[in-house]
Amino acid sequence: MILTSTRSFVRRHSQAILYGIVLALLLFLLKWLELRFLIIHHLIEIYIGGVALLFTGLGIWLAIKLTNPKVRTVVIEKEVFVKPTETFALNEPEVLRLGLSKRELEVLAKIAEGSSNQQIADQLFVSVNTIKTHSSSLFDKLEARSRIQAVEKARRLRLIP
Amino acid sequence: MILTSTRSFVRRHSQAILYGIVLALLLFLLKWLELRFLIIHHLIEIYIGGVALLFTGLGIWLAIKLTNPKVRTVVIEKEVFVKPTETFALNEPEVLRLGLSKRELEVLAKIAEGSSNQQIADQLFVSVNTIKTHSSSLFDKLEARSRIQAVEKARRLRLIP
DNA sequence: TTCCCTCTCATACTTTCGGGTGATTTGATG
DNA sequence: CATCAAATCACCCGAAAGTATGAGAGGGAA
Repeated sequence: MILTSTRSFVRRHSQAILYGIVLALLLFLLKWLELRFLIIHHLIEIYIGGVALLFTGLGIWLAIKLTNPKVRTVVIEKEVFVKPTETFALNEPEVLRLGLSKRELEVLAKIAEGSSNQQIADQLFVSVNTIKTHSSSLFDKLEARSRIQAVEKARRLRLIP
Repeated sequence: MILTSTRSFVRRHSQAILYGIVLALLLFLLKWLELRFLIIHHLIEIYIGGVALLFTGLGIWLAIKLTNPKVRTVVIEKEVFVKPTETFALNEPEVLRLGLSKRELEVLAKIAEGSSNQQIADQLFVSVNTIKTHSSSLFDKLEARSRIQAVEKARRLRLIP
């Protein structure tokens, strides 16, 4: 991983590295000239040259690190297909197969809407106990153990929208 | 042959060469200043610091100059075909808008499957009380008063398949 | 480090569900 | 008329769901 990233780094910044080498060579040239025409006992110049080189490299590295997030902008055009409003058709064969009564289907629909037994009772003008009876037989016929399971199954069987 | 390649090299890297020359000139300038004003030995640290600072800036400037033209904006156009067959994609903006957490989404999915709180607790290896807490906050955020209402709304908002 | 959010768990309480049993009425059907 | 399915209602009980409140652990951001 480190190897590949290093390799890609080299590839991406090959120019910068090349320029760095060029700079180093120039500095050596400078040093050589200095040694050639000036006095040798000033070792401090070599030191300063090294510092200059080092910090030039540091600056380059810093700049590259800091400007890295200039990532390419990737635009993805998406074609979204909106599902058309499905026309709900009651699966009557299934209703017959399961032996569901009209009232049970009504109650099932109300349950699917999220109504409580009490609310369903109020809406259908019957007592809660009646709704309980209907929902119980509903669960029996749908082999469900809860309202949610009943709604799940009913939805799969196209008994409700 | 060598001549033409050398010329093209110069043309292609004229900037780098220019920068190298500038660098060399700067070094000569420093040298000259040093000789001119006879920088005292106990100020050498300041001098080196200045050099470091200067060349760091130079490096940064160099790197920015060299790497800036390399920024490319790549535009990828993609056509995505969404089949009506059960391709569920989570409505993430809605998740963010409602502030639903990961765990809450998990619980929501389990609820939609028809699991009881106890079953969800067993499947997620937590206590029933935890599931109750999650589902409560879930109902708050979905403005639902029961599991069924929550599932209903979540289905409409494409939070669950 | 402090603060905030998430996840976790607990306790206590109320409401709703689901199961079981049994009963009455009504309408259709043979 | 007798019968049967459907619809209605009641009572009870345990389980599950939902509400309210508090609190601790851990991770990430300021």
